Amino acid sequence: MRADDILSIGQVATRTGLAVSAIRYYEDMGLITPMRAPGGNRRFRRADIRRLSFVRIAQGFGFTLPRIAELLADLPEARTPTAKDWRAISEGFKQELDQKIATLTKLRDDLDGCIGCGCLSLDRCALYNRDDSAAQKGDGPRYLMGDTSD
Amino acid sequence: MRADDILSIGQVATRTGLAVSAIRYYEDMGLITPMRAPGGNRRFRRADIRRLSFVRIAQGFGFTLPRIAELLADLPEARTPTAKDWRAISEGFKQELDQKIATLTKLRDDLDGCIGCGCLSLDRCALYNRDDSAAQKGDGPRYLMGDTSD
DNA sequence: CTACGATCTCAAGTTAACTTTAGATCAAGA
DNA sequence: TCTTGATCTAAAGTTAACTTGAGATCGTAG
Repeated sequence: MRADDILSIGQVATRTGLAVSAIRYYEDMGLITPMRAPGGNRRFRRADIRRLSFVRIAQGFGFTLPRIAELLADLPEARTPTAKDWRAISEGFKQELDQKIATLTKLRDDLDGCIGCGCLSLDRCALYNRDDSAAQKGDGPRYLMGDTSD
Repeated sequence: MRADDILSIGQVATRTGLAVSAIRYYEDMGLITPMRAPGGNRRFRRADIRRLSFVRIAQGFGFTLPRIAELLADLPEARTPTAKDWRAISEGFKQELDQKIATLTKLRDDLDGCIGCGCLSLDRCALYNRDDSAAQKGDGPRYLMGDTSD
């Protein structure tokens, strides 16, 4: 029971913390493709559980199921993934992660700065009150894209 | 038009990249409380725009509107925020950010390791295949809580 | 073999976060 | 004043991501 533990949906639910209904839903969405027992019951391999864990993590950071499906699509279910497979899935994903990490870190550090600087004013706070040049630059989200006005 | 530019909802939509309907919805949810012109039209101060930007950022990292409302509730709308106000909003939020940064960084670094290590196999990959001790530990999500099995 | 809990499928219901629609009012230029 | 685009409110509709419910089958301890 080490190299080939194959689990039922209930066991997978217990181990991943996901609801049974959610696991079925993920299958419907194409995120996993568990095997079936002769009677029709789902049988989950380790790979399925790993994919489910990945889903949970990615979802926690705002990735949609379709996007996660795209990411997972690069990982083969049948054959053993090659280095190229890994590169494919990680290339874009890693960039997104880097971007998110950068934004989060900046947000956190800005908060730190705000608390430490003693400005005591949102109007004068470095986090919110850079220059207002973006006011003339048209529309669209800006903070997340590098510009920090507002 | 610097210290007191007060904007209409359309202008705010343009500047923040949010839909007009979304801005009204955020008001319904209590995230902002814009002033009103004599005729009834909403008038947005800079503080409102800052709050909206904060909403966008936090939302991008999976925070729900009720949670964001909680965070924003600590920031006074009327008076100028004090250092204590800042500390209140940042205390818990910063911890959540730190947690998220840590998880994301770990995920990214694990991916890096996977690509670099040449193991070429999900089954042997450090990211997914730590020890399986958690299998006996009961239920609940684990990766995001420190345990990294599966 | 017989329970009986675990699973199955399929359809309908739920929740969060918005958007759309309808009909009325506001606001600024000609 | 008239017109025309921007805003207003209130209510209904939409989408993603699930959950719940109904009724049938699986699978394993007795």
